Amino acid sequence: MTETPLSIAIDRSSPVPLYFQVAQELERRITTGEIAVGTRLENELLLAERLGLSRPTLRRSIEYLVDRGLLVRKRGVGTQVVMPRVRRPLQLSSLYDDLTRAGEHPRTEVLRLAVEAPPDAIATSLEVAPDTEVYVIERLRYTRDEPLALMHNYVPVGLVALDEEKLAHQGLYQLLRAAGVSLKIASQSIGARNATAAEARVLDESRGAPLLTMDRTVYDDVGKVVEVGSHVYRAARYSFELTLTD
Amino acid sequence: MTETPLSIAIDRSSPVPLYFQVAQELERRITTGEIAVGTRLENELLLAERLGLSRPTLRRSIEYLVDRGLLVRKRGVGTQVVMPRVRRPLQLSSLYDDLTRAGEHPRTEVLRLAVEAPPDAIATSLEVAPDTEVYVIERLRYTRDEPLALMHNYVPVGLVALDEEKLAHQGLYQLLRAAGVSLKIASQSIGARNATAAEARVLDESRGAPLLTMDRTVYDDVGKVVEVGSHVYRAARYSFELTLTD
DNA sequence: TACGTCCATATGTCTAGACAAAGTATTGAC
DNA sequence: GTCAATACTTTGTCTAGACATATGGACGTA
Repeated sequence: MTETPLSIAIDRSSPVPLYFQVAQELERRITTGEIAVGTRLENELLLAERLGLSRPTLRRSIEYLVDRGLLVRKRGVGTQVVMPRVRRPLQLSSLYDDLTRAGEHPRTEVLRLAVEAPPDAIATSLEVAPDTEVYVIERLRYTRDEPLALMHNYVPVGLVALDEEKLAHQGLYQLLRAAGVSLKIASQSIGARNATAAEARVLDESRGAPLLTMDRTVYDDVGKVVEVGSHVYRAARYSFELTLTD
Repeated sequence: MTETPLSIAIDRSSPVPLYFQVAQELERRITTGEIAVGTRLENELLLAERLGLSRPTLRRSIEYLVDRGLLVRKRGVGTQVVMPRVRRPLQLSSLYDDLTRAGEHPRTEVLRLAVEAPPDAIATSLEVAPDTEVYVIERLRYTRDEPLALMHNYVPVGLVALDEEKLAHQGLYQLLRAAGVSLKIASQSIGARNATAAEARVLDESRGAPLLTMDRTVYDDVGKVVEVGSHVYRAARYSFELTLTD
């Protein structure tokens, strides 16, 4: 409930937009605890004047943080810092990215890499004609030398050139992004089932062990399908963490 | 790639903000197909003038739709309509809400409703002292007279008055919202495991059947925990659908 | 033909204000 | 003392512009 005078250094010669400079610095102070949860910000007029910005610009900074769930605004009341405990809404990341960020050192074994016509259901998801040839990728992901996931991916040819070497050392999404593909939006479905004998064998599980399944279709910024994935994870070693807002 | 002159009727006497009137109408035309995917919008200056709005206001409409994934903007190029196929990022909803919206007619059986000290792990999640008494709720959810999920919820007392009658006919989130609790953000974890004998019995599954597990902690707009849920779903009959962005 | 420069176009950022509306606190009447 | 009307604070919406910058095509030159 406290109210602190706020002072932020702004570099007007920087190419970074002013509103973003403010938002970033505010976010840093909130997440580091420098500005405590529950703190009420000064009013926008005052803040804008203190920072030497116009109100719309300052408002934009605040809006950014409100969208990210770090601040709440109430008309007639003010703007308040809320829990930084949970962060971004949920972003488009790959298992490889996630593990790397978590400090794990994922290892990938490419079981299969081919260019061929995918199963009909996949072709439908990819929105291509049934006999169109696409990259078909089958990989096994390890962490700490334990198998974690069996992954099947399907990517239209022409977007990116893939080979086993690359796939073993980088995430598929990294490769796609590096090739200039903008991964924009994805719809995915998370379910569960028991492992088949074949799955159990490669994942070092017993038959009937619980698996998490994840089917994902990824679209670029103009709505074209750029990847379809169908993966299974060892439930004993993996779970999906997500943050919802409203 | 086509470009259409756009005309939207704006009601300046309406309490609905102008930017929102425009955004809503645009969204309607895009989702109905009235404005085709791929269409390029006129430039902002022209649009603003045509609609009798200032550019910032018009921009705000467009921004709203960009955030929702219906439009893409490129500096120096223009604004284009993209696939409306996938929608909002993911919102805070309950199973009951989801089923009702899907036209199913969920039925709820309240197995237990008590006020008592929860297990330690739950007290930790709720951020209350270990011996604090809270609502402990155990419910069985049916659709089409088939059991679908076994749900355990924990709610601090004092937020809302609960009874079996209410819980049987409304979703927990509905009740919370109606009591003035603002559900703001949630973090959840989705996993899988095999059904125990007891779970199999109430869910009408065989022992060892795959179950989806979902543990959720919900916070209000000032970061206070307002609900903890720990649920299991029959994997054969349920999956989580989500949309990711970035 | 091939390539680089320049320019037109469109969005991105920013300013300085005005009025509206919601919520809170204060004041006044009964 | 209680309750309703009022004043004040704060965010919400909107205007009318200015300058910056990325993109893509046209034009001219080698």
